[in-house]
Amino acid sequence: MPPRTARSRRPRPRPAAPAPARQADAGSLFAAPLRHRTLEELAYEHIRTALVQGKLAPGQRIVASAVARAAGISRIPVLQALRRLESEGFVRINPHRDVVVSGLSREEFRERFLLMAALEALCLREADGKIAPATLQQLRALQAEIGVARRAGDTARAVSADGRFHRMLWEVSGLRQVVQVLQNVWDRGEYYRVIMHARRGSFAAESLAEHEEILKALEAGDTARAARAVERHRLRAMERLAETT
Amino acid sequence: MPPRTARSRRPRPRPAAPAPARQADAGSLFAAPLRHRTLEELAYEHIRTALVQGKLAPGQRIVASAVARAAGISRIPVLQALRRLESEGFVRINPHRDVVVSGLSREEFRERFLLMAALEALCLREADGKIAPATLQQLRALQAEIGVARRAGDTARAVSADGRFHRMLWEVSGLRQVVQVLQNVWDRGEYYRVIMHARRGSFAAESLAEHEEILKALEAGDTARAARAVERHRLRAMERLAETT
DNA sequence: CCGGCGTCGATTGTATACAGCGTATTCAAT
DNA sequence: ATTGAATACGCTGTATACAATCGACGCCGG
Repeated sequence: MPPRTARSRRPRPRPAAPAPARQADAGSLFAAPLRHRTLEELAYEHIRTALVQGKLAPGQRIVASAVARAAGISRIPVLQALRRLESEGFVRINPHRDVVVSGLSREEFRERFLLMAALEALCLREADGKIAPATLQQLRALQAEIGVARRAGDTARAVSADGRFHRMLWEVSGLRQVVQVLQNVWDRGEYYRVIMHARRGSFAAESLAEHEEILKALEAGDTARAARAVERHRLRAMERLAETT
Repeated sequence: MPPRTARSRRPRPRPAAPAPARQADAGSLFAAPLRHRTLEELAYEHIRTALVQGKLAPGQRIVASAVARAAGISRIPVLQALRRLESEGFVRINPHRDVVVSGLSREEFRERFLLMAALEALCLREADGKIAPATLQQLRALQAEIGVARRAGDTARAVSADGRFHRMLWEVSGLRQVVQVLQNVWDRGEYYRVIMHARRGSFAAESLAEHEEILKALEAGDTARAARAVERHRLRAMERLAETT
């Protein structure tokens, strides 16, 4: 059932590539295609943010019509956003019944840590020769920020900086799709991360030491060692979480 | 708009339900919750199948209204399906303009092989102690099927069996979410896999030898070695693809 | 007390209608 | 000839309306 749209009179010659760069060097501005912002996208981001921030707890219901009414839009874009969130694993849609926020079982949790360990290590192995001095500086700054926030008892800020630290680690690899997977896995765990830190009351000191290992390896230009270090870091984080629960 | 509850009291006509299986001993059947099948799901599977099988080539347009008309449904479920396919990377939605089938750049391709290598290796490492003799037999059978199909010149069948071989490798790990990621990555590459094999006319002989390595390691119970072997296999497959292109 | 049965209300699923955007075409102005 | 505005058309985006389904409640007869 190929969509044969042979009924249009004029064959619209669609350029294979968007061909944004005309002649002038407008390339650097508008690197992104400058897409239109649809209500569906807004709804998606709205709900996703709420999910990641833990404002919607696992098991809780999401009523499309209520969301739509609150946002002043119709249900259609909300439903579409929910479909996308379902395919990302954030919610579960029970047809004709309801939409509930997905949780993670103990097993799924463990699996996610394994996944992240493997992918973070891949990122660092692939980062060989791509690490700019400025990046190292930024990583150092983030590491310092975590330390400061931790000592100040500002757990939320420490967690936030930790997230930025890791994202930066991923991104030096230049592996965009891997980063996207990692980001998604990370975000789905965010709820539990917040819970855990609230429960133990502080950001783990061991975590800082492990970051230090990674940084040292990177500064020495030894990405293989850094990869092993980040893998250990992730697996230990898993154990820490397990014992907190 | 408050929900008007002036629900008319029409006696619903009840138009002859699809007559589900009569009340038999439905205990063991229907172990799965038997979710309702929505049009959106059907549309999703329909389009996804067409994409994976290469009936829709990258760059080609997908017109929601045409698909809907062909399927005899409205555009809404089709649009929802397309949203899901977009979040999985299969298509790209240009708001108010069109929906096009996504391709993969050379870089993205390479990245996907790295991703698969890392995850397949993870699966095999995690498979330690979970490999039933029956599984090994099935793997052997698939390996044999690939060989037979290859010698018979039935490339399509060899490719299909190769896919089943790998999926089985993944599944012994029991890591469902990782398997899902792998499946998605694999499926998105299916189009190119078909193209490549059509171009070179046969299934690679080296691939069989590399499978053999994996199998030998598994039969010896050495999952670590199997993990290394599958990683090599994947990276060599990447090189083979590169030189074919 | 209890189990079947019908109804109701809540919620999602889908069709239809229309609005809005993007692109090509046309045509006037420079 | 090139540029710019106006227009037409195809497509997607969204609102509204209605249908289908599920779960709960209550009625009723045992």
